[in-house]
Parts: sequence; structure tokens; C-alpha cells
Amino acid sequence: MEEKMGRRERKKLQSRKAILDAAVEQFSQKGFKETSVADIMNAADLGIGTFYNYFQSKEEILVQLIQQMVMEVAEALRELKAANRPADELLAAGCRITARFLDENRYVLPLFISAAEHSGLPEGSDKQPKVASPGFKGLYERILREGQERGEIRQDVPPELIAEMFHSIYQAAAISKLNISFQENVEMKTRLILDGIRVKK
Amino acid sequence: MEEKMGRRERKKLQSRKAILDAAVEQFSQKGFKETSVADIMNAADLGIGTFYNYFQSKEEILVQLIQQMVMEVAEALRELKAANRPADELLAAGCRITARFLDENRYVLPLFISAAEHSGLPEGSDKQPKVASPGFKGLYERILREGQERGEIRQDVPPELIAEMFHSIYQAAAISKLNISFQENVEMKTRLILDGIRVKK
DNA sequence: ACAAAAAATGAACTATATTCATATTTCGTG
DNA sequence: CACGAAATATGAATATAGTTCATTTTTTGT
Repeated sequence: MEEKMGRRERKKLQSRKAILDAAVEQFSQKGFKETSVADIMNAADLGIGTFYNYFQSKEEILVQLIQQMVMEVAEALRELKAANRPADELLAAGCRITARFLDENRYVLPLFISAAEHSGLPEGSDKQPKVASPGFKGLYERILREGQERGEIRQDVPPELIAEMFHSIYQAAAISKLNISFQENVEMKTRLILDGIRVKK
Repeated sequence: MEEKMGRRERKKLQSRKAILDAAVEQFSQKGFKETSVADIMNAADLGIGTFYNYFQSKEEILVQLIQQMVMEVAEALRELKAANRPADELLAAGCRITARFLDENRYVLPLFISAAEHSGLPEGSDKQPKVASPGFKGLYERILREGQERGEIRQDVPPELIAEMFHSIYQAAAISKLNISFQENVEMKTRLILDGIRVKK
């Protein structure tokens, strides 16, 4: 479908991509807060004002970047879900896939961190990005709900709550100061959540 | 010891308290980002410049407020620890005490949220508040380590990691959009962590 | 070739954290 | 009490960054 585009639409996409790429580069280098819109647009070699033809605010571009990442991970998980694997296996695979993705795309980890910083944005304020998390949480929620239906996951706790727990764990791992990799971090925690930390008597 | 203070020192403490109180009030009402230093100092009925005689930056005052909160919770947990209760009981009590504290001091919940927003601040930048979390995490870390030594907690996972998990859970609960109270939220999750979510076959 | 529509642009506007030179208050001392 | 030094208070000035907008440049259909 890209063939039938006029020069205008092509250039528009091109500019959009230039801005997104520049944003990734700058956010990765300096972090979200330390990157100015001017930094992004200079790196993209476009006028500052142009930014606002494509994004409503500096925060919106962050949200869009994260949403894109979540979608890619969700896509990777989809085939496993299609194969009807048990929930605990899916959850464990989720770690590996997310971790691998973050490893292959090192740039997103700083983004993920920035997203963590901004995940608790106050409800009231107008231009709220409506956060990217739903994509992530929604995915885990479905896995967990189906797991409960099959009796693989305990049913005395709402899946949303468990999903929220997984979500917080991924965010914490992204900003963890512990001396282990993101992957080890989330894998261990996933195991803990699956089996608990208390020694059974 | 407060008796032996000159007027100067007393006024200093008084100003400091006025600023802290005003900050709590304003942060609670409008959130951290939406509160300006001017807002705080107007509420405190002091000149704007005075702020910087007491705090290095707007972020520093947030950190100090959180640290104070953490210390109060830690204090409340101390007697339980002294009574040598088992780790799982301490962890469960931690929920209740933290939740009760947040309930009795509603103002801190918005602060806790702001702290969550700012917990992942980039390492490099100069005026980093060195975050309050260590207090919280350190407390849980000790509880868990002792639990492991007594064989109450599984020993194949470093206590720092579990502590990090608890910490992330509290933060997530503070900003949760789920329709349950903070207390229910962290209590359920603590139970999940203690016993796991996987149904044993 | 031309006019209308789309897109780009950066100067100007706004908001706010922070600095700093100055003014005010407090305190020890003669 | 008086006076100078030290501490504290202050808000105007500065610096920075997000956002808007009137204008210019580019593209497209005719």
C-alpha cells in the first residue's frame, strides 16, 4: 500500500519516522526528562514547531513509543497463546520474550524507565497520555484469566490484581540497581510469584 | 532540648516546618508536578527565595517527606521485629501497618504516588535525591534475610530481590486504578507472594 | 502556471525552577 | 543599650523548556 502514496504522504511518514527515531536516540542517551523537544527536533533535522504537527506533547511521543514496544511483545506471545500452552508456561515465556526484546533493542530500556517514572501521572490533568500500560496489563490479564478458567491459577484473587503485580515487577526490574540482568530479575520474580516464597511445612 | 533554643533556631525550625506542612498540603491537593515552589511558599506565607535556604531543590523536599514516612512505618514495625515473630507474619503485618498509616495520613498517598513517579530518576544527573526507597527496601530486606536464616523463607533467591518485589508492589498499589483499597491490594498481593499463584497438582 | 491545501518553521509566549544582591532580623559583646 | 557581624528572608532577575501561532515553503490538482 506504500506504493500508491503521493510524495506528500511519503514525506509526512518520513518526517514522523525521523522524529520517532530521533526521540528514541535522545531519550536513550539522556533520558526523558533531560531531553528537550528542541533536542529531538535538532537530531531529526526539523524545525521545532514541526514537532507539534505530529504529536500533541512531549509525553505523547513517549507513550506512543512504549505502546509500539508492548505491541511487538504481545505479538511475539500470541503464537504461544495460540498453541494453548498452560498459563504458568506463558508467564515464564513472557519474561524471556520481554527480556530478549529489551536486549535486542537496548534503546527501549531507558524508555521503559521513563515510562515507569510517568506511569502514575495524576488523573485530573488535561493532556494525559492515557498511559501505555493497558496493553501490557491487558495481555497478562487475559493469560491469567484463562489460566484460572482451566484451574491452573488460584481463583481466589482477581486476575487484574495479579496482572498489576506482574506489571509492577517488570517496571521495577527496568530500574533495578541490583547486580543482575533484567532477564534474571524478572525470571526469578516470576518463579517466586508462581510458587511463593514461604517454605511449606 | 527544645527549651534551650534561641529565638533564631526556633524560628528556623518553625519556617522549616511551615514549608514542609505547606508542601504536604499542596502536593496532596495538586500532585508534585502541578505544585510550584511558589505555591508552597505562598501557602507557607514565606518568600519564594526562602525555600532554597532550606532545601536544595523541589525534588529534595519530596524525598525528605517520604523518608520521614518510611521512618515512621519502620518504627511501627520495630516492636514486632523485637518480638521475634516469623518473617511471614512480619510481612503481613507490614501491609497492615503501612496501609493503616496511609489511611490515618491520607496526605501521604499522593506523595507516595509522586515518589513512585520519581523513583526511577536517571542515575547520572547531578542533583539526584538518592531516593527514599532504601529505607523501605532495607527494612524488608532485613526481615527477609532473617526469615531465610530461620528457614521460613526459601533460600534460593536473594533477599534484595524479594524486597524489591515488595517495594514495587507497594508503589503499584499506591497508583492502582483497581476498585479496591490500598490495604486490600497489598494484603492480597502479599498473600500471593507468600504462597504463589500456581495451583499445586 | 496557478491557487488552494498541507506541512514546516522559528520567533514569541508562558510557566516555573533557581539564583543572587539586597534588606531584615537576631545575637554576642563592649 | 548600642553596634556590628552573622544568620535569615526576600522577590526581582535569570535561565530553561514546553507550547502556540502567524507566516513561509512545499505539494497537489487543475
